[in-house]
Amino acid sequence: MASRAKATIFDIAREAGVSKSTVSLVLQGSGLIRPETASKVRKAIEDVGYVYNRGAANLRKAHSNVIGMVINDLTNPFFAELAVGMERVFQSAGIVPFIANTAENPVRQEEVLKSLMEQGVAGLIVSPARGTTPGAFRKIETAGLPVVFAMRRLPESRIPVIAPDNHRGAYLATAHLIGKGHRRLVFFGGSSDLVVYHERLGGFREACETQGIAARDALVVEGETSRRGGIACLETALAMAEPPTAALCFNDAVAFGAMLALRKRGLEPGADFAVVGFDDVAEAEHYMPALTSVAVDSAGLGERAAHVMLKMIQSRTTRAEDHIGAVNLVVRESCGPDRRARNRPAGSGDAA
Amino acid sequence: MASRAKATIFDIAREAGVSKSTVSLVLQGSGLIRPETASKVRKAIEDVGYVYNRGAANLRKAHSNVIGMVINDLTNPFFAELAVGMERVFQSAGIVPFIANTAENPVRQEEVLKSLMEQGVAGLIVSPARGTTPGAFRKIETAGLPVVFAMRRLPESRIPVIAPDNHRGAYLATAHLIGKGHRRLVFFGGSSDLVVYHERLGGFREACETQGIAARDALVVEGETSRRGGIACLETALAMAEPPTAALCFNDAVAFGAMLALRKRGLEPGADFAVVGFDDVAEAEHYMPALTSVAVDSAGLGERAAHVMLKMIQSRTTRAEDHIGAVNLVVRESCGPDRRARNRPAGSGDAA
DNA sequence: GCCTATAAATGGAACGTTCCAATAAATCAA
DNA sequence: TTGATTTATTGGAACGTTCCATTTATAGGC
Repeated sequence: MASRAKATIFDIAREAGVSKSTVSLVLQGSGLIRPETASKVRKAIEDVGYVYNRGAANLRKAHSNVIGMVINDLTNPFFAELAVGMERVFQSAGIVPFIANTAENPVRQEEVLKSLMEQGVAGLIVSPARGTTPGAFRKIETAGLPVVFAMRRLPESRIPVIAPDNHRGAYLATAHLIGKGHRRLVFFGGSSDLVVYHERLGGFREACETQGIAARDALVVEGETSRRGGIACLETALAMAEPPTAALCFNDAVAFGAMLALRKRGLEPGADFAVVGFDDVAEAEHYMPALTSVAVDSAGLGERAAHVMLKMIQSRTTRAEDHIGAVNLVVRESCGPDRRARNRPAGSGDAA
Repeated sequence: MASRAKATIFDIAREAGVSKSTVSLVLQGSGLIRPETASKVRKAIEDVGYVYNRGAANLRKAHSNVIGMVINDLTNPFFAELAVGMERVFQSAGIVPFIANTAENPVRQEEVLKSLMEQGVAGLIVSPARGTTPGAFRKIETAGLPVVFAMRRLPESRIPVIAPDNHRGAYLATAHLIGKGHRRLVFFGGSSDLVVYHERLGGFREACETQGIAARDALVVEGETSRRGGIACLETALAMAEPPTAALCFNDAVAFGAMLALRKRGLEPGADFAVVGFDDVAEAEHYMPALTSVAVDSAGLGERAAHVMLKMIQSRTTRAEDHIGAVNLVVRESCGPDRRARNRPAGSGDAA
């Protein structure tokens, strides 16, 4: 049974009493083979314990059936969701995606990309690591391999992007905060080496401007995009001479951190200080208090990215249109009205 | 620059004025080539935009340098951690692991396994999907491919396993609960198609027995291993005629669910009902109240699994010893003493 | 200057497939 | 029957590498 040297189509051919070509045809499900012959061959395949050698096949075939998905942080459920969405559509297309994690490390990313190319992937879906250099994808592009970016984009690049409408999401969230009566706001977390940061911050600023918040009341505190970063952001914000009353956070992790820090100071998130997150990870709904957040439907974006990739491969092109996914503010309990604003209506009419 | 047909070692050879064999040697970093020749070749490699074809190489070479990691649920940070741990050691060994997700689906798992084998991986690390049939790995075994199971094992299988000491973890946690004065306990979540379930439940039962808890006071409520499952478990437990006062949960997700459900009923986790989790995911520490949980060091287990795999490949064997990882109960705030027990010392002895 | 030893480079076969062109067998029209 | 057509099957070349056995160039010993 377990013959030491692995079986090839020649072994199958001998076993079934046909030629290697016939075996190959059966393997590919060709209709040219007489059914009885085909089943004879299939039996032989079982008997010899054959495993198909895709490497050898790709030597002759134009395209492989594997696609690489390069994810910047697999431990972040947000990106894991993205991967799962992509998988769903590839699976139904008979393609097996291989996932590789770069752990937000450009050097690692380079290795991973190289390895995937050597493996002969048909295409690449990438959520680029922070700090990716502009030239990182040049080689891949000149090789004519289809690539799409998901979630994140590179500053200047012609590679198609599938991403949420960060600007609008931040705008919506900020407008909601302002609508609740907050007049001194802060943007928490992230740093300017990330395009997403600029997009979200842009939405925040535009909302402030549009809704009559002075620029000096639209604060920014950069920081890590993690729980820890959120804690730090909140500390520095509350240490200000004139602290803000509400925060839009770069992502949910930062928001969780900020809420944690509030609790530690004896303040109640929502009542004493409003916080809204971004991404709407599964945890947001279950937090105490439940976090108001901008839902981006990462699994949906993953599916979209996969579809775009499939189409690119099929039409053997390396170009495609960007796709900006709709976002959706889901309001929960983490941002009550500004305390001071709430007191006012009871008193006298004041500027809205 | 971007020549349409992809470059091969022959193109490099022509460009550099050497033979294909020389190019091959340079590619492999052989010391047999004169340094000047080597650098001439390396320049040519750059110039023609060459990408190595690993499939072709594997046709001749004995072993490939890719390892497959098959994960049952990537969106569970617990398993994602496992993957990250493995990656860490493979990276330093110059091996690129490809991750594939089975989404807890045995059929999907079969496809993934097949694809990985066809790709010619050197080995497989698998956290098997729930409901995996005993024969699912037979083909792989007869092919002589090294496999190790991580986190989970199959009922009867000779494949080496790297997993935490579930029995002991559950024992420790249960003993802690009993030490806090609880006399009627429940095990929440999981179901008997999972070996891990039996291990953890076994630890729970042994602790109860050893510490003088009658069997009828060691309850079990099966359920989904998710937040939702935890909610359901708590509901049924509290609906009992004589409800328990403390729960050991199958994993942290179940514990979060249970705590959520407690809150919803106006009960305070920790004070009114003790809950301890299992796995100690990152979130546990930050929950309100912080969750007491059994830490299993999944990243560490991932590293261990990777090391075992590396050794198996190196010594071309398909056998290795199991490795049971140490566990560690980390006590936080989610399990105070039994209320009634707390009252006793002050007042008088009453029925527990 | 010749022979030998060492270093550097090379040609050819092999790896396991696919695909094309060719053959063999079966069917049909006349 | 014979040739034409269709249906099944097959051999051979090619894909891009590695590796072995050779060849060629360089150096060393006398």
